Amino acid sequence: MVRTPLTPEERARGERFGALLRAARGDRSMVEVAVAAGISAETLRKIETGRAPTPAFFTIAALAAALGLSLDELASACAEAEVSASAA
Amino acid sequence: MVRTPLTPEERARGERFGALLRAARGDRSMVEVAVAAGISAETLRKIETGRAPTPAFFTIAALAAALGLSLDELASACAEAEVSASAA
DNA sequence: CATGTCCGTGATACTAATACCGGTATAAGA
DNA sequence: TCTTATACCGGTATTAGTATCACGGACATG
Repeated sequence: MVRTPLTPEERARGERFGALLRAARGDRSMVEVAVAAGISAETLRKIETGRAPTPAFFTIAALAAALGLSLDELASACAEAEVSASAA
Repeated sequence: MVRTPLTPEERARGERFGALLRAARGDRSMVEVAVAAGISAETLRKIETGRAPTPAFFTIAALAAALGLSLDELASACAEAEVSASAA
């Protein structure tokens, strides 16, 4: 095993992560946010739908900047959910 | 061209990013930090040396947590360097 | 009603991230 | 000197992120 396949937990985290981003996007369109972040709309869609559960750091950084989000808060939110999931 | 190859700017940013992480690591060993972050030492080394210029978000998040860094500060530092590079 | 546009989606192509292995260099210690 | 530990480096294998293409649905417009 040379590259650890994504665990179900990681995928679940990715879904929560995408849900957070989608919620933060609000009523803005995907393309608008994608353009603002400098990524393709398809990539944004994959991230939001959780099909890209572990996106690149700078992709998220650009996205967070476009959405006015804090990276620390994003990570914290996912970490908390992770802990909750582990605790549950 | 379906996936944009990393631009020299992105690679340079990756090197700066790695340098930041290395500086934050201080005198601690790679393996210690890697274990604390839950990643392999090789991956940490690649990130620090800039050979993995666009690491995954959660990889960086775990690393930042292990190093006691702020993701926003990290992103800001790289963004500033980016702007400076663009302005220069 | 037909058509064009926009948004979201699925499939596909290709590069990059991650992990493991072996080898090398350097410094510390026995 | 020899061993050990740390870090660096190259190669390899596999999975995953990202971008383009093509399609379907919704909506406005002619």
